[in-house]
Order: sequence, then structure tokens, then C-alpha cells
Amino acid sequence: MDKVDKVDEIIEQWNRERPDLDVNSMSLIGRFKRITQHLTLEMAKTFTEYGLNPANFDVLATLRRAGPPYGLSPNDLIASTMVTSGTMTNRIDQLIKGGLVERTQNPNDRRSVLVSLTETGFSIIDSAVTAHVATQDRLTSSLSADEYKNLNTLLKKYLKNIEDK
Amino acid sequence: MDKVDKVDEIIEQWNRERPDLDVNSMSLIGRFKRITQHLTLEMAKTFTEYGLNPANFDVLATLRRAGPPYGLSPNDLIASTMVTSGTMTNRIDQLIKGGLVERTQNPNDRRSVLVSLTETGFSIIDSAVTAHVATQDRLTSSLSADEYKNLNTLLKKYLKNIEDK
DNA sequence: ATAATTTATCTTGACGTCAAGATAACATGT
DNA sequence: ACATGTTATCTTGACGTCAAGATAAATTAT
Repeated sequence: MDKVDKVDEIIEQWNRERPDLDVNSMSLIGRFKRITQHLTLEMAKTFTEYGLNPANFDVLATLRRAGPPYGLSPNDLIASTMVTSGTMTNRIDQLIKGGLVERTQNPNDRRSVLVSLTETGFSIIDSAVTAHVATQDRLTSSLSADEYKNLNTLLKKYLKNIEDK
Repeated sequence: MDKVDKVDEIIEQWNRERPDLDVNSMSLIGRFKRITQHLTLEMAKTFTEYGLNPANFDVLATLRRAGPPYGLSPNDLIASTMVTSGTMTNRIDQLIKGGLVERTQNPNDRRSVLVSLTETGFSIIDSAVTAHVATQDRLTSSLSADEYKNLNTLLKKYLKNIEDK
């Protein structure tokens, strides 16, 4: 049998303590959780080097990859980043304090707002993304080309199952 | 070509805006992040039904599966749950307030403490885990048996790579 | 014995997040 | 026109988390 990882240990404990339960699904989901936790922690270190955190990197990157003129409404940003409106307002406020984005009013619909990268914001996110990609390469380098491809195919299918619902 | 998901869209944007970068790794990591985000959100709903949240479910479950006498030190709990000591102290305080665990002193080493399930804590976590497993089954039911097996094997290898470092 | 180091836990302060609701502008039906 | 509903954003308050450091007990070295 394969050598166990932390998740296998947890499964064994449940099988011993709650033999009535079939905790098989826990192995898959537990591994998702732990892997993502490790990845997130490691990527955060790169963000810190550029004075950013996962939250505001997320917003800046979304604006940057949207292309010229590097501006989106809070609602667009909410849809892309899976956070609530209160969280997004806070993120935008913080970024404005740092001079990385600015708010402008939409003259056609005064309810809506345009959040755009400043020149500083643009230059910081451009450097940070370059470093971020290098970190991500490192974090996936333990997988062979085949493993990577197979894993990615399965993840894509699973994600589509979830998001298409 | 396969139909795109949210992550593919993001990759396409980066390829258009930063053709100098090879953002391939982002697809894998991006899918990890989004899948986990969805799973976490959905599982949290089950916890709420039992008056719990992911944080204190985590602690109670760790104590429960440890087996009799359902007690561990804060340090043990920290090692299992990947949080800092401050976070664990706070979690324990909250659970004590709710009457779900209790703190007792270790007579042999007065620095150390034993955190144990109360009877209420035991009975709540036992019900909650049963429901939690049902939720996890539902969240993985879109995968065929083969897909599940292949995915789990790849995840296990990847997690071991990460955690063995 | 005594000092220095290590270990286990807790405290503090700042921050990111969410849920719920407030505010204000636009859209629709009568 | 006017009332009603909807949309876009922001506000508030509570909470979970972390980093850094404080406290106190045990261990090791001298």
C-alpha cells in the first residue's frame, strides 16, 4: 500500500472511531483543502514582497488583465473574485489609500462607479504578476508533465461541474 | 477544443495582456483555489445547521477522531489544523463559552493543558460529522468512480510532495 | 545551584471577511 | 406623473485570523 499522508491518517482515525461512516469523500476534499492552504500560504509570500496581500493582489490583477483602460465597476470585480460587496468596498478603499487605484463616477449611471489602476498600480501589479508566475511554476514543478496534464483535465471537469450548476 | 471555464477565461486574458508570460501553472492553481472556495462555502452551510463554523468544527472533529478520552493539547490541535497559536487560543475560548470543550491542567507539566470534549461537545460533533460526510458525498458525486480514483491518486502524490519538503 | 535556553500557551492589535441593512439612482407599470 | 421594484454601492458590527511579543514552566549547560 502507498505511504500515507496527513489525510490518510485522518481517514484512519475516523474509520477507527466512527466505523459506521463511509468517509471516503473526505480524502479527496481534505486533500483539496490542504493543498490549497499550502499554495495560498506560499503565494502570499510573493505578494508581501511587493507590498501586497492576496486580497489586493486579486483586485489589481483583475483590473490589469481586463486590458485597457484597466477599469472595472465594483460589481464586475465582485463577480470575478467571489467576495461580497462589503469586502470589495473595503479592498477598494485600501487600494485607494495606497494610491494604486482610483474611483471615478460613471456620468451615464450615477449609481455605478469605475475603479481604475493608477500608473503606480499598473507598474506594481505588472512586476508582482511576473514574480507570482515564477512562484506558481515553482509550486507545480514537483509534478511531471503527464501528471500536470491529467490533474488539470480532471480539475477542469470538476470545476465545470460545480460552477455550471 | 474543450469548453472554457472561468479559469480558462483568466488565462486567455493574461495571454492577451502579457504575452511575455507563460501563465500555464496558473490554470492548475487557479482551479485548486476556485474548487476549494466552492467546497468550503458549501460545507460551511452544514456546519451552520449545527451551530458551528469551519473553525470550531475543525477543533471538535480533531478531538473526536483522536478517540478516548477525546482530549488533546493546544499544541496537538495546532499541528493538526495548520493555524497559529493565537488562533487556537481564540477557538478554544469560543468553544468553552459554548460549553463544547473544557480546559484542564496537566499535573506533570504545568505549561501544558488538555482540551477535552464535553458531553454536549461530543454529541454535537457526532451529529455534525454525520451530516458533514453526507455533504461531502454530494459535493463529489459529479465525479465518476474512475475520475474520483485518478484525481485522488494525483492529489495524494502532490500533497506528499508539498508536505514532505 | 544558577543562568541560559527551550517549550507551551496566551495576549494584543491590526486586518480581511461576511451578513444584514442603508442609501441612492435607475427602471417599470399603471 | 407617480408608486413600486430593482440595481449598484456603501456602511456597520461581529468575527476569525495572523504576527509579534509576553508569560511562565521545564530543560540544559555551566
